[in-house]
Amino acid sequence: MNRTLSRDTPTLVNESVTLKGWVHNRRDHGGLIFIDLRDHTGLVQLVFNPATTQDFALAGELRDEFVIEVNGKVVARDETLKNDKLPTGTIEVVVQSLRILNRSEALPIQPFSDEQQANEELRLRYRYLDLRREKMQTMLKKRAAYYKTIRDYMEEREFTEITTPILANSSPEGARDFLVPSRVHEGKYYALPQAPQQFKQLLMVGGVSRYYQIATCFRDEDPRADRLYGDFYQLDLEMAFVEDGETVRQIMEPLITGLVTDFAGKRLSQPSVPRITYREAIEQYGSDKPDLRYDMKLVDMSDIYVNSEFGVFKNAITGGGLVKAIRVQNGVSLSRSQIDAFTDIAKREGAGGLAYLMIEDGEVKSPIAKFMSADELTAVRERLQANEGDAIFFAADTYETVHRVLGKLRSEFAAHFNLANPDEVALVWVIDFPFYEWNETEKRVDFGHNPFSMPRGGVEAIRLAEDKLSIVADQYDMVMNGYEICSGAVRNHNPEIMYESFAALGYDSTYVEEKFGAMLNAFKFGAPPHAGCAYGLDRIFMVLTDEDNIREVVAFPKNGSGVDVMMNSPSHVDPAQLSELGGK
RNA sequence: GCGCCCGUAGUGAAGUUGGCCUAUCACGCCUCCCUGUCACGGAGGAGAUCGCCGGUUCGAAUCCGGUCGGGCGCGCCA
Repeated sequence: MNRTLSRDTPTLVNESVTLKGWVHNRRDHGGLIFIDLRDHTGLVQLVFNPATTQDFALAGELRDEFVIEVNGKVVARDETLKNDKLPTGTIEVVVQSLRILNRSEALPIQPFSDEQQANEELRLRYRYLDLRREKMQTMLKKRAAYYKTIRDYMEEREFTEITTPILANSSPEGARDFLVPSRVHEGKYYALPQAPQQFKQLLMVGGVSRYYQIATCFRDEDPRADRLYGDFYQLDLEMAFVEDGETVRQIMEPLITGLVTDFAGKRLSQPSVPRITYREAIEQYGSDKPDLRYDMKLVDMSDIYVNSEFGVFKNAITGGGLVKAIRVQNGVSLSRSQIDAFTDIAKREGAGGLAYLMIEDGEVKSPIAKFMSADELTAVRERLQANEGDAIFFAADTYETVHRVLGKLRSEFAAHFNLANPDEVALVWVIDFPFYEWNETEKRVDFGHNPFSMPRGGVEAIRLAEDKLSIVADQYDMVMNGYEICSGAVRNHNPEIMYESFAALGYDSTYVEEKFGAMLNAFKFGAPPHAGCAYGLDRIFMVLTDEDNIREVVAFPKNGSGVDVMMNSPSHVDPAQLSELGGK
């Protein structure tokens, strides 16, 4: 019977065992050979001795990563020979016979070396070797446990797991699709779903009360450190007869807080997850996905400077903008060149420059202090409760620019001063996203998140709104340490509102019927109100396991160019295959 | 598509104010020695036209231009 190495062998002293595994390391003393044998449970030392091992010469041929089977006897080591660095260090296996199951060439990377981890491209090219590392093995097992926790949670709450098609339809809004040509229907295409959005809404019409799925989603957009290229996984869910997003939030919140505390062993910054509106998020943190592990709020100073002598600030306010500031504790420690670097960041975000005050030796030191009155300086300090050693950074510009600049600086300062505790997780629900948004590239009003949300106030809200951009949707994101991990909404289940929401953007009913025919049809036949959301599972797992690159938590990720360097995909295909599809 | 950074033996690094570079070190690999190692040890050896192309120069791993590949960010991601 085959035994696992780390788990079984220590319990089998003086017994004969058959072991299989990889040669992890060899120490050849000529007349005596030690092999560390490795399997998925760990290592055990094999001893090859001419006196006890048949065909001892074969052991001399062993090299790293050979796959072998040995028969031998587990023996307790003498006290002086024990190795307390190894869980199996109190025993060893005296080998009687050896069988080489497979040989290995010298490895192109050294996966087991901590000092010289190969660059990521090589690790991905030889991912099957990289996966032999203990860290990656642990990740894979932990990820399976993560999925089980999630499934158990959903099942307990009577969600039904339903899979939806991978060959689906191109969706008009949103990310770039992956297209799949149809062989049977020449000239027509399937698209891989960016999310099972429409299918899950149709399941609601189909009488499913609560649906969930660990869904594969496909998007052809450039990746980031926290965003995979191509395919990724979402916990997708939807609930019928729900008209308020708060219901969804309350059902799902304990899953995430439980994953943080019980699964990842981390501490929640706040025991209950706060709700802030999109508007509050922008105005207080300069971001719709703020990291709430640290405070550093954006504070409005416009009333202080509206009549100021300092033209830069005053003009921003009288021009319709505003002046805001953040307090950076211990900011006086920043060097001139560091401040220059932060100034460059501010400029990249659209600021004209970066004004600041340093509170040092009981006085305010700053290149701009001389333009400000004593009252102004006092008022600013008091409002920010700025103390000795603090620095105050300003932005004076339009509403959008001020919040974008200070929001960026807020996270940059936090990174510089290590304000985010890595053992802590801050969750927040950002609610009430705008239904429409201004699309600067195309100079027109567009859907904010997606066209499937229910505007607050229903069809009247769209018809009566003087400013379309003021319409709010019952739409919400969950944010974890500054990462968007969930997005959801109360859906629009009413065809009339659907037509109206598109009409407000200038689309006629024909357009809507063409793009969303299936949904519109279905909604005619007694569609229940429904709401739901989708969690980005790879990204959550990344945060829970302290990784800062999402590819570290995926077995076979594609690289930043969308290439699988191990499988060499994408690749050319046989012309015969193409001609079957009607291609050239 | 744009910006910033990176590219030196199989791997990880050093060298990058031009010449002490006939490119250094460690790990790995090969040969030989070694019966208690566990980062085994010892002796020896192979292995790099410094991503590629072009330019400047008496002279380029080093400077310049281009190009390819990679990372991060922006755009994009309903």
